[in-house]
Amino acid sequence: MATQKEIARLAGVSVSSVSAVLNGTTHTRMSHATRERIEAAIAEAGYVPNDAARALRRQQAGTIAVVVEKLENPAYKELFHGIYEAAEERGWAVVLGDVVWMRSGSHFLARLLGRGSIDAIVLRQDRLIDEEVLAHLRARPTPVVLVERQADPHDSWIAVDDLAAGRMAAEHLIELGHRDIAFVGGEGQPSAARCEGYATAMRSAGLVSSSPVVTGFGPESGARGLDELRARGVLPTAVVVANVMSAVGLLAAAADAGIDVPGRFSVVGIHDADIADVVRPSLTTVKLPMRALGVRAVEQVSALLAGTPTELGVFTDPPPEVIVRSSTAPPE
Amino acid sequence: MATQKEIARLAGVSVSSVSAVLNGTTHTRMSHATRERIEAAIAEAGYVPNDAARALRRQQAGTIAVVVEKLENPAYKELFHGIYEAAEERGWAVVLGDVVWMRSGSHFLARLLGRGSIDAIVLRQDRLIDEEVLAHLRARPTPVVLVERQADPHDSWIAVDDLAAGRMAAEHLIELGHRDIAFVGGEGQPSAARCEGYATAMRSAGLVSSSPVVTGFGPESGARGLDELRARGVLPTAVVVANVMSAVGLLAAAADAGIDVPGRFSVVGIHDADIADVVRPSLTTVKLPMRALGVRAVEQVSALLAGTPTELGVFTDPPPEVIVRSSTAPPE
DNA sequence: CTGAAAGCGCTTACAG
DNA sequence: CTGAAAGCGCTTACAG
Repeated sequence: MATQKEIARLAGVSVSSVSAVLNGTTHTRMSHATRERIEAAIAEAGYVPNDAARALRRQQAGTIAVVVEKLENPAYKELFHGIYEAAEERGWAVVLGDVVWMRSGSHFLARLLGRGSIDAIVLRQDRLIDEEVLAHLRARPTPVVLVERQADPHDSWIAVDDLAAGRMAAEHLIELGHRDIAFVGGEGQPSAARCEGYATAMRSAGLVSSSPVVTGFGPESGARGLDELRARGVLPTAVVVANVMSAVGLLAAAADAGIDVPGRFSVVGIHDADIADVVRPSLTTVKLPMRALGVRAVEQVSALLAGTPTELGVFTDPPPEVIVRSSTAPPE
Repeated sequence: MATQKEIARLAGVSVSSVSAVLNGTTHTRMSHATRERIEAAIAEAGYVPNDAARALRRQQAGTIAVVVEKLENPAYKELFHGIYEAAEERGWAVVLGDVVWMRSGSHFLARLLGRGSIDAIVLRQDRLIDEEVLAHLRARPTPVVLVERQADPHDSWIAVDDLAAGRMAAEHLIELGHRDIAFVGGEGQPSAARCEGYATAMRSAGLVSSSPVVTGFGPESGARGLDELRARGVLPTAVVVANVMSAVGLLAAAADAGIDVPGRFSVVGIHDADIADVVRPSLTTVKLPMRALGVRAVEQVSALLAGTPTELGVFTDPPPEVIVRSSTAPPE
């Protein structure tokens, strides 16, 4: 409740001086005595800066929002961490939200669309977001960085190398000796790219890739994926699943159906998370560089805010990485 | 970038009128023609309100922050949802963050501690937060609601009935016929209350409760819990684990050790999450009313902000609920 | 029915 | 070395 004005009165100085000790950008050669008086007053009064006033005056809030689809997806843990670290380094606070909160009319959305409280948005969405909301977003001055492949040239996006991830997952299985390998994924972009990678690997090995099973992203999608695979006839000897949680769900469904993993059936999940280590059999995964993605996202935000051009698109530098656990083995 | 001033110029009216159509709180009997002209100008210019200016003027931001320990814990999914719904209903936007971001000196912390951009904080922490930060928090005017049992009478807190949850978990096992039941938990409050509940149930049944194994909250803690249990001598026939993810980890460790669950050993986890359904054997849990907790937290925030007294403490109304899955069975 | 003006709490040239 | 003043973009009594 104490304002700079009161601190000024308390210390017998002007607000300019108070602001100066708070920010250190002006009045740099202030007398030691004055500074001490001011600092004492600040401490005594328990002065807390008003971020709204500061944001209004500075024309920037110092906060970026990160909005993702399915906040509870454990694969985001590293992404958030990367974003947080990079943002702090550059002087921003990060706040999080879920895509489902971006309903038209919601206060959450209003805060994102409004100016003054959020400087930029990092958004990860698959297809859940409605087009109306996306259009709103595009129309606003607030920069938006999508961490996901996008077709629209107006969008600023970056993504991990999903194609390589799909390829590496399939290659791992091919190296083990599998020839009949399926792909289970969801709708939308990341899954499509991963599937393309899978198809590439199959082609290179002279194998035929079967048409992808499209389900979704949660555990239940994995179970449905297995159902569909079995409905198609003889179960392949291995599968690439576009998502960890789906892969875990598929593993459970296989156990329920009495299918021996990895003896009869090998499973690779794309994305990594603690859970992969905790299910039994533990899940072989292709780990995506999510932390690096977070860092790049923040760099992108920086660039957008500064008007500096930067490299958009897929980054391949920290490449995906196969983490072999117990859900894959040579075919019987 | 368009401001009300420009809209006013465009529509040939004063900013008061522009503000009036935006908020509807004043100039209620505006002529239809004027209103239409203003609305047209707003649409044409793509006017977006400046939340910082609004917050400064209104002396409230319309945003509450929710900060939890281990954002990736799937048990929070429902809590977040409850908070979001209740907050939206009351006109607030919600933003999320992780307790580890509350380091002294971080911009994230600055935003929480500062005034003007966050009206209140809902905080769930176990013991990760450092006391210095908590002291800061207590010293600020921003209301903080802790969703966790607290001893300090200065704190405003609410919590689910952890004691009942611990009791119900143990009772479920006792009903199945178990007599030798252990407890694995973490440090800190919620685990302690759950353990107390466990002990109560044991006592009521005339059984002796063994001293709790204290590990932590992640999957690895569950594994360590099992190790310690085995190190103590003959493995009990059942265990109550204070947290889902630990329980899942314990399940994995049991599988690795060749211990048959639930045949030789039954496991109940406290808290529920999708994952409980997806591991094999699926995990019997005591589901806590996390959504309701979220709603209460927001009510609490409301009350604090309004200065209205409300009921603090443990709420028992939607009680915890045992969800029987496949990790529990009668002892051999 | 509508507008002029004050003021929310800051930061930042500018003057002295 | 320090202060007076303008202004960021709103909202809200108040006057007419």
